Amino acid sequence: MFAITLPDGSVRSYDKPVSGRELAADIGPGLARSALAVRIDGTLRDLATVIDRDAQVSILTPRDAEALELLRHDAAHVMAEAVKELYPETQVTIGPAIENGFYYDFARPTPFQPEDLERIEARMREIVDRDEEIVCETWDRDEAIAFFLAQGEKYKAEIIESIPAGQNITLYRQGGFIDLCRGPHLPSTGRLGKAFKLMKLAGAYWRGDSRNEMLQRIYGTAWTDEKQLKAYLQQLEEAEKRDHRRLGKEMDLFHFQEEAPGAVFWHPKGWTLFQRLIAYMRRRQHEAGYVEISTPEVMDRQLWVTSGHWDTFREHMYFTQTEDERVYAIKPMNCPGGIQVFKHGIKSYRDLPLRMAEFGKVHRYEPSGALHGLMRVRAFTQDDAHIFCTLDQMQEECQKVVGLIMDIYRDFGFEDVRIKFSDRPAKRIGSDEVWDRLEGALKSALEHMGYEYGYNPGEGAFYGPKLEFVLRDAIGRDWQCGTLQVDMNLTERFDVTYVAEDGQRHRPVMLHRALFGSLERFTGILIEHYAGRFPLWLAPLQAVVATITSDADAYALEVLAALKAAGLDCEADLRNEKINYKVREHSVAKVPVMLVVGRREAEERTVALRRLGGNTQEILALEEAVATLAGEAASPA
RNA sequence: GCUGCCGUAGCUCAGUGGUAGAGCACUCCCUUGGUAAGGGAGAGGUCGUGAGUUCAAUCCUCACCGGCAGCACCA
Repeated sequence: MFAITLPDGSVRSYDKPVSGRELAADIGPGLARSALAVRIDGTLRDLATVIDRDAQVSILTPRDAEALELLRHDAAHVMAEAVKELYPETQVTIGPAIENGFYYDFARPTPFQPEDLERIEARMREIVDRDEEIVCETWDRDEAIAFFLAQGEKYKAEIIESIPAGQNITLYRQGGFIDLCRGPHLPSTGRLGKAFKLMKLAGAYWRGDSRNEMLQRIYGTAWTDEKQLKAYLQQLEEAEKRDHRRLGKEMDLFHFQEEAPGAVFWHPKGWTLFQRLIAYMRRRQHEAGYVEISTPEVMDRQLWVTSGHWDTFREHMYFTQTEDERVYAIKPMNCPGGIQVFKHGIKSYRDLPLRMAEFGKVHRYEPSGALHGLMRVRAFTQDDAHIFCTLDQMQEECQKVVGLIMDIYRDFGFEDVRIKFSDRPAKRIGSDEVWDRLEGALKSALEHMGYEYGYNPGEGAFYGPKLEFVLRDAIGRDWQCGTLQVDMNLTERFDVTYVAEDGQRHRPVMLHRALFGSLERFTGILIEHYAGRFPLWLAPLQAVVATITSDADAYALEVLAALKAAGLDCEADLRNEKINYKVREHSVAKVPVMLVVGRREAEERTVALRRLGGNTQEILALEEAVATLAGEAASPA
């Protein structure tokens, strides 16, 4: 006798082993029909798993969140089965469930074409209709290797070879398809349903290593029902409308062109936005005790040899060709320049911490495939700063930086900022003792402040560990924005010192930090975050004065002048067009405020104020409207 | 950088082995109209670049440049 405890606390006793499927049937026929898998003492298992001892058991149905993951994993297997049926020469590799869907990596001599996706998807639907039973089999490792090698599946064999010898492994069989898999799976292919869609085709390196051959990856999405699938596809469409590359074009903010891949041509409106961000940051930094500097963009090679960039970063750097044959590099980072400013003259411990900010434009030769609108460019402006401090001050300075970043992000409405901690990379300078100390400082700063963080092993800068502050774009891609790095290596290399209370020279610690990170990237994130509808203080064109008839032209210009005098960026629209047309056009252009004036307003010295997104207007006295808007246009405290 | 796809008017896109088309935007004319597109006319492209095949290339082939998706990279 043994007892199975169900989630509602009820207990069922059995005197012989019972499978998940039988258990579900015992509980009720409805549950038997919808059962997909079982959770036994916290572990997810196939429905066919036999229970023969006391256990906590729950039956998984499509209503459970985890069911979706199983379903997506099954979708990957069904896709692999379809591919093997249609293209038998293809080798299968791996196919996991991922956020919103699944993928499977295939190896085959001729690449898939987009049209193939339709065929594969159609075959998948057939396999679902066949409702093939999905059966788990336990195999001896070596037999499994031999089996897959005999099938010509060398990737599968390679995966199994990396499993320790003597261990049994599980294979899942459905119809004529058999795959190495840890499971669990749904009971049959019919359970997958048809709420799936193959989305895109892409290359992916075998085992994620660019030295390996490239496989063909097919991505798909899968959901428990059609409604969810449709909602997801619709959400993707909506996200596309927020894409900063699209909005940048529509709103005339910036452009790119062939002659300067990965470098932005900022148009007047985009540049206004950019400058607003700089002005805001300048004020925040000033309040936080920073001074501002500016250092050369082009400096001699020797400086970069000293800094270590020549050895560790050269392939990402631009160089100049000049008559004097001296080798200059265009700066990829601001730190060496900042150090020169610190080193100029003798610094005392009384000067520390010294916080030197620089809106420095840097150039990095990024891999062509990495370029992505404003998010990943080859020339960008950092809101950089280097904080020179003593070892004792390091921790507090780190906390101040983290506090400042989070506070600033809040002003833009970013509440869920993810923080990642990256420790020492393989390619680095400096001793392990120093790295221990630096990594400790960053971690304890976060822990003191109670922030949760993720961990990126080996992803630090070559001179020190770092924190990354990650924001997500409209399409769901994550981008590192703010960063904080602690460094005792560059100060060593450049022999940076200060005179301490003991009259001796000591080595300061250097913090590298950027809050927006790259102004270009942050601007891109903001465009998507606000879907182009910027708050008044950021909007490049804050208001348009639109006339109803030309009788109001003179008054409209007066209104415009009053708004400009109050510091607002605005335009007058006196065109010979109907007010409907003007309202539509400026709404589409996402101008936050429209001040409509006709004969009535001109006589009464009022304006009809219409805000973006609303369809009502408010009649205000001119002075009142100007004062209100000027107040709203001030940047956040 | 790697794999695949793509590159036609300012923008979004259609199209053909015999030197190109739509909508929007633009210019001009009519219209002065109260809150999301009033009407008419006009102008605008060496079809990404270079080579090749062909009597003939925007269309076929190759290379290069650039873009998109993913992978790898992201100090």
